[in-house]
Amino acid sequence: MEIKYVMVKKNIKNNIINGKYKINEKIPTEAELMAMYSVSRYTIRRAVGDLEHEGYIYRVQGGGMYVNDWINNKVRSERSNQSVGVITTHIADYIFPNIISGIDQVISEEGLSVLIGNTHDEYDNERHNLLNMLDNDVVGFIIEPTRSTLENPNLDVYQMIVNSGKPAVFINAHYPQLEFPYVEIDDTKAEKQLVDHLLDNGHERVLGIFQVDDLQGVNRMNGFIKSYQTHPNVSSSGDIMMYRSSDNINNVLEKVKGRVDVQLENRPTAIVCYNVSWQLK
Amino acid sequence: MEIKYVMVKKNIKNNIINGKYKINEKIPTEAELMAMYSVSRYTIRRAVGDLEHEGYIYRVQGGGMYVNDWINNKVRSERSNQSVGVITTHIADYIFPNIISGIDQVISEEGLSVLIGNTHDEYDNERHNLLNMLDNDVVGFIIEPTRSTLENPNLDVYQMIVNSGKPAVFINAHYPQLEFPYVEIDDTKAEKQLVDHLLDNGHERVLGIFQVDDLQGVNRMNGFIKSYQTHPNVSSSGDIMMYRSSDNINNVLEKVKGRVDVQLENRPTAIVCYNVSWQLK
DNA sequence: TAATATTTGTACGTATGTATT
DNA sequence: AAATACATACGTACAAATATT
Repeated sequence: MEIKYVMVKKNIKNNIINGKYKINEKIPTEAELMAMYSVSRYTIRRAVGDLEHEGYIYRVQGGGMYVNDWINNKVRSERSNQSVGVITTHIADYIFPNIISGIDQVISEEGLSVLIGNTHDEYDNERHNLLNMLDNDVVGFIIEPTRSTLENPNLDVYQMIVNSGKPAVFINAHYPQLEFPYVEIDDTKAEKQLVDHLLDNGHERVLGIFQVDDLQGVNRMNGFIKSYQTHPNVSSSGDIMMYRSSDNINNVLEKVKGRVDVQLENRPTAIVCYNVSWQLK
Repeated sequence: MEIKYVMVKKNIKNNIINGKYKINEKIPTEAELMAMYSVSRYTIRRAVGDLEHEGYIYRVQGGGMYVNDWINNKVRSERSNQSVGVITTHIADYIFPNIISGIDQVISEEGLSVLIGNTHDEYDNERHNLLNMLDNDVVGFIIEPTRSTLENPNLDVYQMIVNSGKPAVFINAHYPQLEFPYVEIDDTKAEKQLVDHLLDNGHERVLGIFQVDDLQGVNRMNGFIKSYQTHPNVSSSGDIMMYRSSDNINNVLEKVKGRVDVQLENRPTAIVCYNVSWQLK
């Protein structure tokens, strides 16, 4: 859109939603905005006038313009938006369709809709999705955490959800700082059972490959280690390889090759991978 | 109140409430109002702008200003949904994740969200989803038609979408009664190429299995037939089996078995199926 | 407390763009 | 193709409320 007041409006709105302009804080004066965007006063007033109507700011003559409590400002949506926000990390993932299908089935039976968003495992996208869904007044959240091991920079937004009193459920992983309920696989136990099975059936040298910027990966690695701990006779034969999702795939594969192309008596007899997609490679 | 735009606004509003300006009737142009009230264009625009926000009038660029149905109109706030409705027949289908992923990518770049619904190929669900999305004020639709060959009982709802002026695009198939744009594969041509390939490579007896309550299925069957028509020397060797999605799967499989478990000289040398999910069975 | 500066509100004039008639 | 009508945009001026000196 090349319409100036729309662009100014979007920009200011983004600054509010992103928290750059915080609630009850003063935003720049008309004169300052005119300088910032190099537009006339008409354009600024048209933009902020819209934002006032939409409930994002309020204006005080002679005083200035301030960010409104746009989160809890329930002036809007007379009748039901009635949708549940679902945030996943990878929409096209191999497990995803089943999860979404199940969610959709239950939710549509209740007469609700599914508002979907994915993060591509990026914090910025997670933030954007969360704020957008808050803005759209979803009645609840189902969230697959983005980069669950690292310190999440979006905890302030999650605090907004807590404050809003809306229910949220985490799937596949959870942020320990947040007290929302979660549903997840016991990765440690499952991996231990898997490796136990291999070791109990005569394997000794098992190579484990784990993505470690993901809580699931770390837990599975722990299960791998636990299994070897409970098999003292082979406890030193296991081999672990770690990588991060940001690593170049070819480099990782090269490293794997290095572990496999060794003399026969040291070559692993089995490989356990982070997830199914690795089996193909 | 000596503020001009407030006085103009009150006056026009009174004329609407009193019935002097009737619903859907045209009110005077900006230039006429300027003359009537002896004020500048700013003052008139400020007044009618407010009245538009309050739901008393609507404006058409180049056309004029008209009295809105102010008695029973929902003054929906502009900060509403901003999402695109996506309706598919089978969420967990083998193609679905890629389509959704692509849609999500483009839509989220535009700052919109994806409101998702699936029909399980049932008209009732399609109807429910369409009405729900209309009610939730989505800005547009991407729809995979439900049971595209049969007469659709939800055309009245589709007519509501036409009337709403909201854009809609159909994918995979389309309803010929509706003039919305659509994106779909040329099933007939693709199937013909597939069967051509088989026949050109020496196959003669090919069994085609098609789901015929689906436009895709019918088109593919036509492609199958066309291919045999262009191979006159084997034109009578082809075999076609039809089924409907409502048929019991085991019965269908039993029928397939009946076609395959025959004496060698009549047994098909290749089978072309309605879609990928059949290859597994 | 009073004067002054700042900031938003109202108002006009003008010009150009865009959709409809 | 031309006229009409609404939309966007700039500049200017003064009023009214608030903040600062």
